[in-house]
Amino acid sequence: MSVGCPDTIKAVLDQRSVFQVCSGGFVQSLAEQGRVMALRKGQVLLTSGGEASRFYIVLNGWVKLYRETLDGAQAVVDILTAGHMFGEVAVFEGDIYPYSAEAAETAQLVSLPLDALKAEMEGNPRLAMAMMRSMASGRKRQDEELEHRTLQNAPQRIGCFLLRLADQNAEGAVDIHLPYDKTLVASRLGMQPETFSRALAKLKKETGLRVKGATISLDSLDQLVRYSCSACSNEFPCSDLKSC
Amino acid sequence: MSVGCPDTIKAVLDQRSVFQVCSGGFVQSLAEQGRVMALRKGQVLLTSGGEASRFYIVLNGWVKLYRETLDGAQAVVDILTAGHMFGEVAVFEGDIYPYSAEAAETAQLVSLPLDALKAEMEGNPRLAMAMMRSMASGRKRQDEELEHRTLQNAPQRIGCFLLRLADQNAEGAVDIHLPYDKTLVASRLGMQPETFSRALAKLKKETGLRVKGATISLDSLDQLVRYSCSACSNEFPCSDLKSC
DNA sequence: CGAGGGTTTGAAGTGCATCAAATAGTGTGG
DNA sequence: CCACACTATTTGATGCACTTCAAACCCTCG
Repeated sequence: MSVGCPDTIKAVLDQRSVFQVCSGGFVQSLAEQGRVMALRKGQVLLTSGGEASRFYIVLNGWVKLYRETLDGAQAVVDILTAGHMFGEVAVFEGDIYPYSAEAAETAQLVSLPLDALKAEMEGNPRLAMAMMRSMASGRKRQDEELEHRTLQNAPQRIGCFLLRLADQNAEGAVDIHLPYDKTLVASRLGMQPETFSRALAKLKKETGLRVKGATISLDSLDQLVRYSCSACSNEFPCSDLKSC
Repeated sequence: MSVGCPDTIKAVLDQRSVFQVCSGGFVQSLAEQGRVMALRKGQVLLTSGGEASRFYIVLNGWVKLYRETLDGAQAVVDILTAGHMFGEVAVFEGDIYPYSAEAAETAQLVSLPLDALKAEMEGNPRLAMAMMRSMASGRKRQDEELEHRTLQNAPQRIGCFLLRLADQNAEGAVDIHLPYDKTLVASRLGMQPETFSRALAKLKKETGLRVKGATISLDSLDQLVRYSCSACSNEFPCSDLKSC
């Protein structure tokens, strides 16, 4: 289960925009150093402050990035699903991971060597620029997150989260599927599960959306936009959540 | 007032770690394209979403980076003092500034052309790597900020902020000077001025620190560490605030 | 069917925001 | 050097949002 087929791994790499600017040869050789691995739910993959030698791309399942205090309280940095990459920033942090990561649900990952990435970046300005674009958009996302925590209340944060999951150009009725369970969404949004539940109920009342398990239906995005976007600095058709 | 002496500007650039990896020739030519400018208190320099052509380094005074909703509520991203650089991330965001900036107090800045920076980055991997290190540490700082907002209460956030201003290796009594006025510190920490005042009063009671205007005196850092660092994922001697 | 996790609901408490007003501090012109 | 104006800061009173603890409910899966 620990060695994957290089062709499959290469296909995964080819989907990431940072590797689209690289030569096929480099991507191929990186893929050959890739390993597919499986994690059980709750399994810790890496620890904040730990030595870094590899970075990862999620194949399936959910991976939670978080930071944890001595007494066990944790702040969720992000929750990743298929296609997302993490751990690569350690290259710029003295090969130390700046966060911890664990499988929030059974997951499969590809692990790849950091030194190969670093060497290529040092020699390939196009990759370097692509990495910077990726980091800058991650940084911007964090700025937005901080803004949301400051300016939006719980129901608005949920509304904003839903809008970013939806096809924002859709006219008329829309269905939105939560990408992971409600407890995790709550932690991703920095609130307690109870608060999430109550806040979603409030959204239901205010905007007329309907909730059925992990599926949320809406007659149109307008109501949600009116409710959530007034407390956000972005114009409505805003960056979606998948683009990182 | 708008054209500065290139030698002075070069000296400013030489202090920034990202330019220390560049050739003297590049820094010199960048400095020659620099302009010194003065801002009155409250003057808006750049706007989130606006076209970007230049980036900036603060010479003196205070500059507030923030994001603002339609109804005027603002979330402070950062507050910058002498030596800090901003606006350069626009290079990776399609030449659009991701935040607004205004002078929180009369300030002088150097402005520099983004395209020169971009061209050099594309040709100079060492600069590219240095920029990435700088961005990564900025990103990490944001992660920490988000963690603090999630896990620390108001007095703890203040305590943490003070510790990062202090010389963390100091034994015995320490004096800490607030880098800008209390209202701004409050906004930087995501709280109201009233909350800041009350929280500081609570810190006084809990840790025995003394406040006199903008100066805070402490018999030793221990008490403050005990009070604040328990709710943070960093070990105590933690990254300081000046290093960005 | 029954166990266990996810989710909802209820009741009570806490922390921060808000509004209002007093006080301290700073710079100004007389 | 003082009085005034203006701003920064503190203090008080109240309300709301979110958390916490507890218990019920629901759903899935063995």
